[in-house]
Amino acid sequence: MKLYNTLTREKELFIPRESGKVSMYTCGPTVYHYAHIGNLRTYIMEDVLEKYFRYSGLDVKRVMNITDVGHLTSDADTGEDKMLKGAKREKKTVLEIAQYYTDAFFADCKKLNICRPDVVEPATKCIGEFIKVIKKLLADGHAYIAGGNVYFDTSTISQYNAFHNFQEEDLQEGVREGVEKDDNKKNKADFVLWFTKSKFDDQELKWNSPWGLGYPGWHIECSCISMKHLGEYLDIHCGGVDNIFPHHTNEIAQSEAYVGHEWCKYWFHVLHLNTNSGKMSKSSGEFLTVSLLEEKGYDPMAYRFFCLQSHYRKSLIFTWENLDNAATAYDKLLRNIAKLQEGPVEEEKLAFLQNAFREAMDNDLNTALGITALYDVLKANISDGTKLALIADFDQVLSLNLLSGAAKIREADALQNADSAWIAQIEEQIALRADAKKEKDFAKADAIRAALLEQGVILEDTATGTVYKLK
RNA sequence: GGCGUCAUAGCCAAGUGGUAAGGCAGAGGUCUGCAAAACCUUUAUUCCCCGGUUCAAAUCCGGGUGACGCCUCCA
Repeated sequence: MKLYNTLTREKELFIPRESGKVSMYTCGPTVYHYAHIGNLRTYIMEDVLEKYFRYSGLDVKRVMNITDVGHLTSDADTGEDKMLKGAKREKKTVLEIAQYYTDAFFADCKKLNICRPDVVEPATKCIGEFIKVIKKLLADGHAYIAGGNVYFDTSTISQYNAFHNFQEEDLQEGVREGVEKDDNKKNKADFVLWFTKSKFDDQELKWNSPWGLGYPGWHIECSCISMKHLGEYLDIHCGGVDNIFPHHTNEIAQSEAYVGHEWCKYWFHVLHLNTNSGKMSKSSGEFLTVSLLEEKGYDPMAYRFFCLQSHYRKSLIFTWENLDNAATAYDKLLRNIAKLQEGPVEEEKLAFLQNAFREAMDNDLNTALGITALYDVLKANISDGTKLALIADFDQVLSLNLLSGAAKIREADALQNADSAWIAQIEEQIALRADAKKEKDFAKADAIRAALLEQGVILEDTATGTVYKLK
């Protein structure tokens, strides 16, 4: 399979270090708030990638961190967070809040059929690993202590900017609001490995370390958690594009300084979901969560379909109109699948259509073309049983509930058909009763009315005829 | 200011040198007492612009333009 590698800026053949096995690491959520659907786009695409690896017969071990320390009580991030304020009012700890949003995150994932990685590791459970790695970096001269904090010294490695060609002097400091210049640093690009003093003065969680009571920097956690579970070599590292710099750049710097060789070969980055006015964020505009989509009557699967119709390396614009398009298309797709009858599978005809799907996915995870392969199955001149087998096959990767969704539609239709048969029956009885009344056979008429009442149908004779209502 | 990604119909998109897939929406039709659903037909002489290479360019090269992202704790 070919994948675009941010490190080389080319589509490359993906060849894991150990044949048949993939070690995969994905940057997890910072659990200070609910995830919005833009955050979840990344996790959906990573989920598809993981499932496609498995579909291709690779044995995947996937690890994800939970960032539950480092910036939880930053006022900028939580100023508008009512849940957090509420939690604090209720005297909950930061850890309890982290737990709450971790659970909320995985609940959203479940609704979107994003499977849970093999290992999910909160940063707060790995403090020992962080300290061990920082100690070695200090001992090897890759780190220094200044102003109470431990910094990584970017001048000690041969190539700091793994992803870019920019020069250190081109970096602008404090571009983003709330980010300030730190005079402790020897080089502009240096970053904190361990804090004992920072602007986050009200940090609740602190641990003892050789450098004093404090807490870890953000970048060290991903490197350590990855190495703890996947060893010194990593096949593929995933995340949102915004992480390329500084997060992933710093991860490479510290990890390779620590292990002394190349650490991770492939870097997979998912582009952002934007609104018409730009990047989706938690603080500006509508805060779009999976729950909000559900409240508005959308099936979360329609959002997954929306994402899969696009390519992970293209920024995607979210509008309600675009989501409506996807929701309609998804519903129509299920209706078409619902019409298929179970039956024998023409084994010899599977391969051709399967290949179309695999070629699409092999080509840098082209899910849009993968969905097209699905439509081609529906249109193909093959038996229904073969179609169903192919749909089940593709859905191992797409995870769009194609068969169970179609089954639900069939059930609903069956119910409706049953209803209309029942209504016909009621109307027939009403007609019989009218005849009986005409013939003054009131006993029969009353018997019919009583029988219908027992079924929950109330008859009312009006000047214009008999009407009925359900109890 | 630096670095990077992208640009194909109203929208989502495929395309990787051989003459513009597919989906949604729209239009017309069949069917229906009406409506809905369903089905059929239809929708880009051209791929942001200008040059170049080539028998042949959405695709390759050069130069513009625009959008988006990153530049120290955002997916």
